[in-house]
Amino acid sequence: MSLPQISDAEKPSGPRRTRIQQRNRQIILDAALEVFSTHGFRGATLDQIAAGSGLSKPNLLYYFDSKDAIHRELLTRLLGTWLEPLRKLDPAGDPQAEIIAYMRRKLHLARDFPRESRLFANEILQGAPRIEDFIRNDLRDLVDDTAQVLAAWAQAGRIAPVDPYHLIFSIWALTQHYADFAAQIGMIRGADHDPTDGAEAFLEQLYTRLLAP
Amino acid sequence: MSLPQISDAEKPSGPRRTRIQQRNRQIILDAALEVFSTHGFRGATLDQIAAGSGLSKPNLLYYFDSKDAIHRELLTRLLGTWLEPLRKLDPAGDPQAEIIAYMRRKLHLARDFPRESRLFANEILQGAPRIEDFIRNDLRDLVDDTAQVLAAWAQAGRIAPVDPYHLIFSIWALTQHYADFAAQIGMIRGADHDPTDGAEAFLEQLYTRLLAP
DNA sequence: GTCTATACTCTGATAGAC
DNA sequence: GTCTATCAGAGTATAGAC
Repeated sequence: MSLPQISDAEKPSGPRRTRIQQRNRQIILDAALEVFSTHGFRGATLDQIAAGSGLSKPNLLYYFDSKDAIHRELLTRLLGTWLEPLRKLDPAGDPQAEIIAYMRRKLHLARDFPRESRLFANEILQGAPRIEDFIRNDLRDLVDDTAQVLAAWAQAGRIAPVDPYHLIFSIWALTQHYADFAAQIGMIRGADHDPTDGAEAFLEQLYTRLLAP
Repeated sequence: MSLPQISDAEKPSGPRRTRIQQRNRQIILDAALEVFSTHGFRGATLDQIAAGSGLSKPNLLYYFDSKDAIHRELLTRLLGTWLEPLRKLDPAGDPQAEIIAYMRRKLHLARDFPRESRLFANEILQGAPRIEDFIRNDLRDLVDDTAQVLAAWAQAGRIAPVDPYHLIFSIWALTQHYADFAAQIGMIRGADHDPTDGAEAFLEQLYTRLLAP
């Protein structure tokens, strides 16, 4: 499982990008994801990213225009992935199965890409300054459409009558919590086991009971 | 509703603290809470706090030893409040009512003190370096005790058989989400209304259905 | 492509006048 | 108690050798 690589709009942009360049950019982004997702944009430093990637600080800036460009690239790569699970929800499918499958996809995303989840969480905590446009347009439209589908299902008595927006928010909250608050969960349950252990069964139980007509 | 004021171990600590001092310290903490909860510890600056409080930067450092001391004071004041709702859960009460009342207390905390919730979230995202001790001891013990109560209730058939730890985590996730992700919710639903609007009814419905024996 | 050296700005904290 | 001035260190970014 790996995140899609969307954007390519960074230097060096003259001739075609070599494999070395691609590889070093990826190494930098990996180290940067670790740092940005932990400390947020302003709290992260190029020194930390340089140390994490094994490259010198000026060398980072050979591959990316600026600290901001690295961060922007990470967010851009993330956003498409972020919508995908919700896009897969099928209005023609079985309501309960579709909603639970969506929850499961989000949970797996949190389990497999906790740093990406924390990067997103950091951005929202800061007031979403860099992804406000994405949220107000792409995400909002998708949520509105999905809420209509959920409302229609409730109206038809195929799921219990629940507020569709809060239903969606609840799935986000419950799944992302296992990534964003993993440190806390680890300290309470013991850091040795996966924070999402048992979460899937619990959440299935929760949504099965909530949605039963 | 106001948070308790616990710690007093900051300068000026010689003679008794005057009302002016108390008031200015409170003004500083207010401004600092806004900045720290948005940008995290490293991302926050004394300049921002000075601007927000209307005091000069050296003046902040007359009332507090350092940037770290301001942050520590905010966390200290928060932590007691953080445990209180769970402490109030009564093992002798009605199981469903107790759990739902706990959820409601947490939700009101998120609604009334969203900045405190975001301060906590920021700290956890960073790996909880400053409150690790609190989580590993005070919080963990309280959670373990509560989990035992919940497990006994499930064992006795007074609530549905659910994983007690995930039940607690779910309450944290669902309630704090309305504070921590308020920016996102506002951009999706319209910033004009309270992000927690409708949340209480939805969460009551959710836990009523989940816990029914 | 990668490094050392460095310019320049921001940031936390202190000195000292008032 | 509050301010102006300022220091030392960290931070982003660039210049230029190799």
